[in-house]
Amino acid sequence: MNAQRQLNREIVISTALLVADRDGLDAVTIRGLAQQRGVTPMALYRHFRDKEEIFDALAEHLLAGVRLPEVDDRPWHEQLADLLAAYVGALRPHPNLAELVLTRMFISDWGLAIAERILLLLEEAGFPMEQAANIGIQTVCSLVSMVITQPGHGGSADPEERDAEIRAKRAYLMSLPPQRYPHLVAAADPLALCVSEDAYYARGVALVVSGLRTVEREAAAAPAGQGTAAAATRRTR
Amino acid sequence: MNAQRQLNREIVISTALLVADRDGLDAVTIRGLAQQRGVTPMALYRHFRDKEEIFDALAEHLLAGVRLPEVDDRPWHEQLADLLAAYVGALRPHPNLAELVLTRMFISDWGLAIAERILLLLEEAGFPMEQAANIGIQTVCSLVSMVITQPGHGGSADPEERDAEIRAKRAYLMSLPPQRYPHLVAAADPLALCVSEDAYYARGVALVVSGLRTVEREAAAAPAGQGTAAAATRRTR
DNA sequence: ACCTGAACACCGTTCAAGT
DNA sequence: ACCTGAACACCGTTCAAGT
Repeated sequence: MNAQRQLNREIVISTALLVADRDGLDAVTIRGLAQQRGVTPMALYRHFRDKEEIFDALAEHLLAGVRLPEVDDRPWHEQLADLLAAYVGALRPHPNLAELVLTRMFISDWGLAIAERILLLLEEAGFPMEQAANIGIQTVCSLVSMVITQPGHGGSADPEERDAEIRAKRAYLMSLPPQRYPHLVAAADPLALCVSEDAYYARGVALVVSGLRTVEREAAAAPAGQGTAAAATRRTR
Repeated sequence: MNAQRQLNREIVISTALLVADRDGLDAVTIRGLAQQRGVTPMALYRHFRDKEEIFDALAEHLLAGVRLPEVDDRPWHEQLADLLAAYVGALRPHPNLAELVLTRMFISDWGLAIAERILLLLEEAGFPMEQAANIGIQTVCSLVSMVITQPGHGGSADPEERDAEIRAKRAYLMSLPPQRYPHLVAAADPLALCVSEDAYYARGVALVVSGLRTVEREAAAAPAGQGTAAAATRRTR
């Protein structure tokens, strides 16, 4: 039987994407993917070194969906807001996979290009390099984690089961003692289900951009070669 | 042989904490925990319904470490900054476990008390309920994800291996084509290793508080019973 | 080059049984 | 009440072999 050329990286990844979207990341197993392609588990090892490499490729696939806007003359914060919106837009359709990106921000040329652009814009915003690095990571992570924890996304894609989860969570919050947790009881609805996904993510981008515009810029580090003792210590640590 | 009373929830959790800190969350297995306590895997099922319940208890344990400051007369943003710093302070010692909190923010009385306080302060800040709910989630997630992705924390607690990971990541970033990724090359150092952990987290809190102080407040929703058509649609969706 | 088969060292969990 | 023993249905991965 001709059992060759049934598989390639793309096929495996699109299968994994389907499974993860439907049943969560834990449901992505090498044996399961193989079975779904009518192939032996070992066949996957011809295309991926191990499971980690499949996850890497999935993260890469997500990041590849980020439309990186062209650099233009608008103020840095408008360009950054567009970029962040595009970032969120790429992850939103795959909430079960978003966590992969959290620890793989610098994967592939495209991931690097996105990170490079963010640092460029933060430099334009007046942040010294080290602060820009820290704050840039947080900015992206903050949006990624919004996708991971999006209210009303329990993990299962089945609409019926999803609805049950939402109702259960809302009921739980509404059943709390109102004198002790008045705000949680009052906010049970938006905490359980994301009244508007668009608004949820728009608020996320607005919050972080607003913070970047107003947070204090730190003093730039001393230039290399003339560093203070403290800077030198930091550098060699 | 008297094999009773060797185990309880606390013992299991502290063992799991040790294992996760040392070898990561994947190393926390029921069989492994049992072996480390000199007990059969099945013994754990007398104290936890399943593995999920162990993870829940771990998240609970982390949140229990958050010192919730007393309400006082200072402006909301100062009180919130203190609370967020305390939150980060509780997670920082356990970066391998931080991700558990991301999806378990409302676990246990203490987690609820923290969430309640955040909503209280955001209300004081002038946010209408729905916006406060969305933005409050993001605020916490943003800090939790900073711990998860803290530069220079690869997963292994072994200092030698950790150092090797850091050097590898820095070398990778520095080896990139500088004309294409000038900022990434220049920022290789702070991207790879967190020059100062304290500064890293202080910047995180400062960024999000700064954003909360300056981001636009939305119009409050129409009171119940007199909602606009749009609001009614949203409510029943 | 690409896939198969058998095997190894693991998992979480159930069920029935011991004390 | 608390722990054990055996078993089931899974994992990822290695090694040798087929075509």
